[in-house]
Amino acid sequence: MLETATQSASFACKRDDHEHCIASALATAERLCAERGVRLTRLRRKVLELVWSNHRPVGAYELLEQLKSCGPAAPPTVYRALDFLQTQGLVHRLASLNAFIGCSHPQAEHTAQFLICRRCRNLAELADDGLSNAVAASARTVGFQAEEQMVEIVGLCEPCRRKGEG
Amino acid sequence: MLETATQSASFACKRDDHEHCIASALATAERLCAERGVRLTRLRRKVLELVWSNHRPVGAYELLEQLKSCGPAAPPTVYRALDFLQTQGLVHRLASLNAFIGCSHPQAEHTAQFLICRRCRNLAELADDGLSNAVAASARTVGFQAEEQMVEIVGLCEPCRRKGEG
DNA sequence: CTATTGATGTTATACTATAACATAACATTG
DNA sequence: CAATGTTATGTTATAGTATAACATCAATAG
Repeated sequence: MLETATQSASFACKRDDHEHCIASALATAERLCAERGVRLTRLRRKVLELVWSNHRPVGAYELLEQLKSCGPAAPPTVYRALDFLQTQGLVHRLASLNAFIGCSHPQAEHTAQFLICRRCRNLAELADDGLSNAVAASARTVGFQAEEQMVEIVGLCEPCRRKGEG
Repeated sequence: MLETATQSASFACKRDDHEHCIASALATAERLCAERGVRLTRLRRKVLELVWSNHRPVGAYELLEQLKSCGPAAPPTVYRALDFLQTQGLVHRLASLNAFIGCSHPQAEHTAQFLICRRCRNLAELADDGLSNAVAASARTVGFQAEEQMVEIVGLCEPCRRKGEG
């Protein structure tokens, strides 16, 4: 049943790995942008770094506050950088949270489903193509041609489930 | 494959049926609220009527403008009514649109998936339990216990697909 | 170099939602 | 019916999210 599910993102990342995980994301981003001939400017890189540093869904205005320590910044500054990063598949926007998260596997085109823990507020990103196909198939039963999917799931991650409902 | 899918809402509703469709939704709401011992006040009923009258995802401030023709109204007026209606399962909120839509089958607890046509802006609501179970199962493969699901699908409804990409 | 394009700075504003407190309507019970 | 508690609504203010519009700066191509 849905064996193609792949977990990634914060539920799996230990605190210890965090610096590495940011560095790795930035390196991948550099590489992908170079390959694509688009410019990962200092500003865009900084915003991506901040997104990863927070390591949970983070609002645009939170990023803005953090950006201000590096120079002048207004809302369009951060929104424009986020737009670029989304277009390049380097960050995702979470509609139900009005927040942004670094993409865990930006190297490939993929569908994404988001698991949002209501207790620790962390998030994991799935790339379950089987599920994505099931969504598209369900739409097709009523003649609807699916193009984009937003699948955001709220609940309890495993660690929080063990700790109980607290 | 996902034979339990049931279509409803606007893709199926002809213009001619529209008055009937509003009246029917209001009657059902009256009945359900009576059964549950909660109060479908005039204001709440009016907001529900407006939601159904628009017959597509509609923003809170659009509703507010329409409400003002019936008396004084400020944002909390409409948001409170919408909160009540959501709690009673009479309307759904669409996170990706910041908009609201009347629930097509409020009589039963159900999961919902939304099909949003990017061309005609209409919406259909699915209640595909098979899909909902697949979503929960996918989450479970990584130890995540799903509690709420947001599934919003953008694409082309059948009529618009026939008409071409226009 | 300079023309063009793309990126950023800057100001203002639109859109979405809620906090906080006052008042009114309704329900209960003595 | 009056007193009381509860729920709903009115009202003002403000928080939070996002974009429009235009100016300026930086990078690249010709």
